Amino acid sequence: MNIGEVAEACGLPAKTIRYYEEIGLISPDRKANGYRDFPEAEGHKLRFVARARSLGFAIEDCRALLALYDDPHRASGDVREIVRSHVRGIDRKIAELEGMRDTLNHLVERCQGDERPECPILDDLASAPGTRR
Amino acid sequence: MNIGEVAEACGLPAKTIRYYEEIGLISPDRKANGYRDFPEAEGHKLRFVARARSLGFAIEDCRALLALYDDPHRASGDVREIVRSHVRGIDRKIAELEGMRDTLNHLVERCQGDERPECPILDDLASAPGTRR
DNA sequence: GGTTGACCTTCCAGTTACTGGAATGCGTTC
DNA sequence: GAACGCATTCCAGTAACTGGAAGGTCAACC
Repeated sequence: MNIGEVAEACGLPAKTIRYYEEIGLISPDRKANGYRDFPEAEGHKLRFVARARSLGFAIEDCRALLALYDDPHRASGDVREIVRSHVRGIDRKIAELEGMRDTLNHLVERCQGDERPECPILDDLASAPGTRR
Repeated sequence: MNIGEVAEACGLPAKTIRYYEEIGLISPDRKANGYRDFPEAEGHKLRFVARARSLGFAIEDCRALLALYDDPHRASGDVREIVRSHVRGIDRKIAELEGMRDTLNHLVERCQGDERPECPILDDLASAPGTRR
């Protein structure tokens, strides 16, 4: 399989696949003409990584998950721990974003948003910490 | 004020403040010995930026907000629109993260997480799109 | 006057995960 | 043999810093 076909099959841009090879995530064969040649197994790995990335895993997590995927003696507990730790990170991020959103919505509510320069949003941004309501 | 003092005052690392100068967000004076010298106004700007960054605004948003802050003829509607657009971005991100989290939690629930290799999480990652439950 | 230590300077490189673009080569078809 | 699509490599850029090296400045102490 050429890179274009495998890209189509796994939904990743060819550029990304080349990048994954560069960082050692996959290792396709090479044809005589220098083109990459993807056997079934590499296509599967790419789909695996694409799915993991879409669930927010970092590349290094993907590497670890791929290694476990390839290891018939793995312990499923190791997989679950990686996932749980990732979920904790996601939860932290959500909480952080919700905090921002709530603060911002509160400020937006108090701003007239017209042609006049008076603006509680700017006042808040300019205010010293500890003086905010 | 030296960079160390202003860093202490606004809660940003000195490195970050130098970076902000490099990208033209602030322009402190210079003393005869080459040290940066921060007047009141620059200290305020730094606090403003620090606060805006902590609310998730991108540097370019900060630049736009600073310009509005400095403009006595601004329309508060312009400020509000920047903020609203930012909130929409945050909402999108939260929704995306919640989708990931829900999928991952569902997978974690089904994984025994013991010494055995069988793992529904890896099975899902390896499965073709459209074949997932 | 010399030395220490804290603080300052610039510059270069690395981070994450790609993405865009240039220059060039291969494969098939008309 | 020219055109066209796909492939290759390499270089640079993105966002917002962060770490580190090499060196200058300042105030205090002996």
